[in-house]
Amino acid sequence: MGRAPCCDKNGLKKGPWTAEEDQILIDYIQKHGHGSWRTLPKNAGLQRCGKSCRLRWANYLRPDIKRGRFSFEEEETIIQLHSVLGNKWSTIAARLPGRTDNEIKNYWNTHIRKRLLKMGIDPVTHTPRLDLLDLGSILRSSLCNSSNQLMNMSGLLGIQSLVNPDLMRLVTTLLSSQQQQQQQQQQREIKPDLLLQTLQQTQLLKHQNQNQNQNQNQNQFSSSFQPNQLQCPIQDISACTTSSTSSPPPYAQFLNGTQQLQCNVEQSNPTNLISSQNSQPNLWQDNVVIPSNFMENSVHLSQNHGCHDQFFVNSLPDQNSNFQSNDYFNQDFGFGSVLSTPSSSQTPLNSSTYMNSSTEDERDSYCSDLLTFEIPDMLDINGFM
DNA sequence: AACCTCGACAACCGCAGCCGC
DNA sequence: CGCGGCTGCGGTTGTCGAGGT
Repeated sequence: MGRAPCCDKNGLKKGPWTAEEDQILIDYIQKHGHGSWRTLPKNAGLQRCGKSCRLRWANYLRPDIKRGRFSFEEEETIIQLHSVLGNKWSTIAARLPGRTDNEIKNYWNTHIRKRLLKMGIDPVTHTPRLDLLDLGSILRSSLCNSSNQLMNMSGLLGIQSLVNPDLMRLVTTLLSSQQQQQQQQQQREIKPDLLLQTLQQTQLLKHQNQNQNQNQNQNQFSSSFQPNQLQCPIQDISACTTSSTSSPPPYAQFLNGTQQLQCNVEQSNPTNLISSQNSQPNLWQDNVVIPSNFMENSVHLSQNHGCHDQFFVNSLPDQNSNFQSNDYFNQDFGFGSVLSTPSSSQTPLNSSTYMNSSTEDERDSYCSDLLTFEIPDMLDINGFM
């Protein structure tokens, strides 16, 4: 494993460690302690630099290192801590006995990060990557006929900061037009090809938008949908409050009938959920105040009709919480406070459920519930992965 | 069977912070 | 206070091996 031995530098060996070297290092440290890493290799008779010795000891030879597969609990903890700490691998490792920062980092990059990306979650910010959504697909497949519903959605999910305002304007414009079209159809009892019309309208509206931009004239659409108006008013969200067993809220249509959005956030300001595009992992958290009762007043996008189309809004973990707990979901932070879905709530969100899972599929499956944000199949984001 | 692709992971590299002089 | 050495951290690289074609 690792790199092949490369040329010596100052007579010092590099590359993978041999069993003999390992034994020398272990013996020396057991007898003398590591002391000064710089002088250790010389004293131990190793043709290695101190840095290499330290790394080998810290990441591989240390007796308290736990080898082997990460348990689901560990995986949970990593995700939780990363959502709070970002890439502070050493700090995360301090919370995971027997695991090294390097090991956690590698595991994150090779497993968790990819899984998050697959689910449409930005592994840096832990927020949905709605900037990657193919809004055209949404339009074409959506039965939504209300632009306000999209506004509710965007405000609720805080995507206005992620979506190009012009594109959002175009979307809402189109949805409004589509609504009018449908009303006209109902009146006339005509059933034209909506898809074709939608596509044609898209092109038409694009031209309109371009012309409007060129002329710097605001028509009814652009003036109606200024970016700063994309945020969802609290009352709008409260209007869509439903129980987990009630009928889908109006904007569920936006999800093509396969998804329901359940929200119960009267007491939580949805604008707080807006994530920053800033790549700093904790910035949005620093700027966001999640009510302590967010657990109860959480935003749900439920799984429905057998689809795995779930949205998730993560609340801010309580940094004072004991991350070593075996029962994250009873705690008031992180994914434990994340909004569950009706389907997931029917299945106990107990970390032990999959504790013995040994396959990636099972982990993926459980993470789908845990992370609760998957990009619908209709949203083609594979090209971004 | 040969080749290719990709996941996994050990190890390296560069930088920043700490600390002693 | 400035400088230099040491340590630790995070990002990245390079190789191996398994699976697919």
